[in-house]
Amino acid sequence: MSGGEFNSWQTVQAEVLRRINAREWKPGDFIPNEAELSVEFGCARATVNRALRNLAESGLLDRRRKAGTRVALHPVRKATLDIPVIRYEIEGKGQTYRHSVLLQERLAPPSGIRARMRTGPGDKLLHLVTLHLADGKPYVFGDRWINPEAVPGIETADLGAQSANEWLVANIPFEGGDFSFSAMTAGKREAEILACKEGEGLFVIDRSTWNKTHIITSVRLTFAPGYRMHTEI
Amino acid sequence: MSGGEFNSWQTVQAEVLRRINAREWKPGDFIPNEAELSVEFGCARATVNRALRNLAESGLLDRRRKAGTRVALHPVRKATLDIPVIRYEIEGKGQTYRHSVLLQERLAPPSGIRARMRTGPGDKLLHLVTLHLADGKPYVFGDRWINPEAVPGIETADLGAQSANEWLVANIPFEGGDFSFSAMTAGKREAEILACKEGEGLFVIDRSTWNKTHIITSVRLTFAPGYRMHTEI
DNA sequence: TTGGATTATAAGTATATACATAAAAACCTG
DNA sequence: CAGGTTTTTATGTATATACTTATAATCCAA
Repeated sequence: MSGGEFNSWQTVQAEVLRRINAREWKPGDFIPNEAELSVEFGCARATVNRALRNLAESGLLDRRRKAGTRVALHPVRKATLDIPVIRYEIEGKGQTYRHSVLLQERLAPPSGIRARMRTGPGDKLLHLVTLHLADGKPYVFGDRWINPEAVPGIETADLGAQSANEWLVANIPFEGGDFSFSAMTAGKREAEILACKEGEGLFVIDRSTWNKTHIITSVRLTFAPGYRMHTEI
Repeated sequence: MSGGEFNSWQTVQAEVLRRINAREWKPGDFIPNEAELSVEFGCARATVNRALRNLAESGLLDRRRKAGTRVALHPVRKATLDIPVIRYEIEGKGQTYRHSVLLQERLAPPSGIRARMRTGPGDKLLHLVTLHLADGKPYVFGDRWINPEAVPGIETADLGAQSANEWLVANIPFEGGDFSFSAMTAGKREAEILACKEGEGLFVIDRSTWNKTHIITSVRLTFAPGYRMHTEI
């Protein structure tokens, strides 16, 4: 650093961002390469690299070897959202957490679940329906299928003491998961379990998690009315 | 790891992950510091740094200067979700996109919006209700408030040609945003606009975006029944 | 014992250098 | 000119070194 200015990858990032926002570099444009920018900013190429890499990760730049770096055409904003363990979510609000197992059985799942879990036609899975309560009031219930092959020890676990989710998080490492968020209309069953009216709109999370070899579990969480999931950019 | 194996930050990351999953390093445990790990893995400290930083970003490690690095106690899984521009979302499914402005007015907002937008009591905002259609069928409608002070040029923009969201994305840089996801029950108004039944559960996104000086816009998107938002870890 | 200054430490960052790798571009060759 | 080969190039990564910064831990004095 010669001039005396302070340069950091964050400074570079901020300046690149400014130029994108100011439309000096427009969507689709190639921007100067790392070497050129490092000269312009009077810093090392590694510093520029870090800044551009970061912007690329957050979706504002597209980078490809040899091709170069360009401003993303459709800047997809990416938000990171935390997937909470329900217990901590409730306790985090200062409410007391309780849960109860409504159903625990071992049977061959319906075809939709079987397809999602990629299990054989006759394979039995562990089926659990659990209600989670905040200050004694229904908060969310989970309808969960677990592949016992992927989860050694689940048969002997006391899922009354620790919820299936917590037990799994604590005991079974997973590599990936997919989530989908949607809304449903409360039917008779949901209304009963969640103590709400039939016909109310309910927030739903469907989640599957897997490791290298198996799909571990697939769960649908149906939240009581009023639930909101929140995130910031 | 001493011989001549190939080391990269990803290798280091994978090994650290393995140890966490194998419970060699348990939640809450401090792990060796960067210098020690770099000796163990036979690589530079910068390489270890990159690996650990990455794991910290994804929520599996907690790092603090001087204190060290520990395995996160409650490993909050973070998913990144793309915030799509509705038009691209629809066109991406191979459907044709159309939108129509149902209402455009300039008035002082109700108190809830005023609080959210942090505007003065008498300030008028631009209020827009827009319906977005996929293959001619209602897909989502947006109830949007725009702060004209934050958005020079909005008064003269032709929001019939380009939706407000697209116009804003293209013309007004923003720095942050917050999102919340929830479900609601379709009332008369929603049922009419979205051509669905009263009482159906609808997926809702509330979003505000801001820049340094202003809250630019605040919008509620109410999706037609069946909408799902999807993400992977 | 408290509370403020000092010190030691681990992460955070910057840099020059070197090499790896993907892929666009240029170059052949039939 | 098509199809394959080589070259070039921008990003990607690794490393040694050096300095910065937050902060836990320690020390010391009131």
